[in-house]
Amino acid sequence: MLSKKAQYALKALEYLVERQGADPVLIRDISEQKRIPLKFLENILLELRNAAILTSKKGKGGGYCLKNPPEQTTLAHVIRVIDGPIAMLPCVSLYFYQPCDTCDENACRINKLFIEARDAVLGVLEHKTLRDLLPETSA
Amino acid sequence: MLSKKAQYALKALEYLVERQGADPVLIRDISEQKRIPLKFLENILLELRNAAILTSKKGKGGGYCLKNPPEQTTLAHVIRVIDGPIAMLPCVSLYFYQPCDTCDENACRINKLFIEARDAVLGVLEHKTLRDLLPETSA
DNA sequence: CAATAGTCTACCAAATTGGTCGATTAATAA
DNA sequence: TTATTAATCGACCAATTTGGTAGACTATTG
Repeated sequence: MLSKKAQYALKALEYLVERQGADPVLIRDISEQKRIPLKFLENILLELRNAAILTSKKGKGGGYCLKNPPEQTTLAHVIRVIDGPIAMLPCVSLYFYQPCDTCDENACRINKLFIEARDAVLGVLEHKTLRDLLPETSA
Repeated sequence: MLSKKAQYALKALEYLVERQGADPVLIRDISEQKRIPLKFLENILLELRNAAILTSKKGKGGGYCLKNPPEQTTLAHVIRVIDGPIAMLPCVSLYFYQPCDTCDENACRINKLFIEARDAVLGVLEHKTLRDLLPETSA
């Protein structure tokens, strides 16, 4: 399961993508509309900003915006930034790979099966973007 | 990611399926061959037994065996028994469903996307079984 | 300079993870 | 029937992660 943090991140991004192009959005706004604890949301938005998914502006008229056009940010990327690996085993992760200490990966059946599972889920998450969080009409 | 527990469970099952039909297998055997901490493995095997994936026998000549033919136990089932939900969000889980408190699931784009992701991964894990843990020849 | 709004550092409680320990019970064999 | 074998059960534990909170600080605008 995704952590609460990642779930909040997705909701916050959903809110931001709907307001894309408009004025910067206040943390407090997102917090209230999406029912996300304010201070926790601060941390989350900061992480998304450090990952270059969002930009921010301080002071009056400040707030958060998407950094790039929504179709350029994949859900896979967002999840990796907040929660880390998407794969179910370290030895099949593309971005967080760690070798298996007990088995030969070339021969390991478990390895092969979970590569299949990984590719199946990435087939979705690498191709869905923030744009897919918008309602139908906005295509 | 799967927990260590689930990873160990898969390795233990791999060992057991290879010895399917033979005498019951000792916990100690599995522990040594698959490098799984003995007492931790005890817990894991017990859970698999309580889930009717394994059977056990006490005393001399005792040990653990698969309860059913290997093709009857899916990887999805094993994972759910040990780790719980496979879905990435509570509101898209089939066996551990919990409603979303902030959004209308019929309209929620996030919900729809993660149903797609869930179905993609289940497309693999519901159809792969313990038999698929055997080397090629044993089909 | 005051008000606004994000940034940063630090901290915290509770739950989960990844185990361990020791006693008990069941089955078998001598 | 007693010793041995091997799974079972309940309790416990340290370390890490999760899901936050508090408060001081910095940058921007008017």
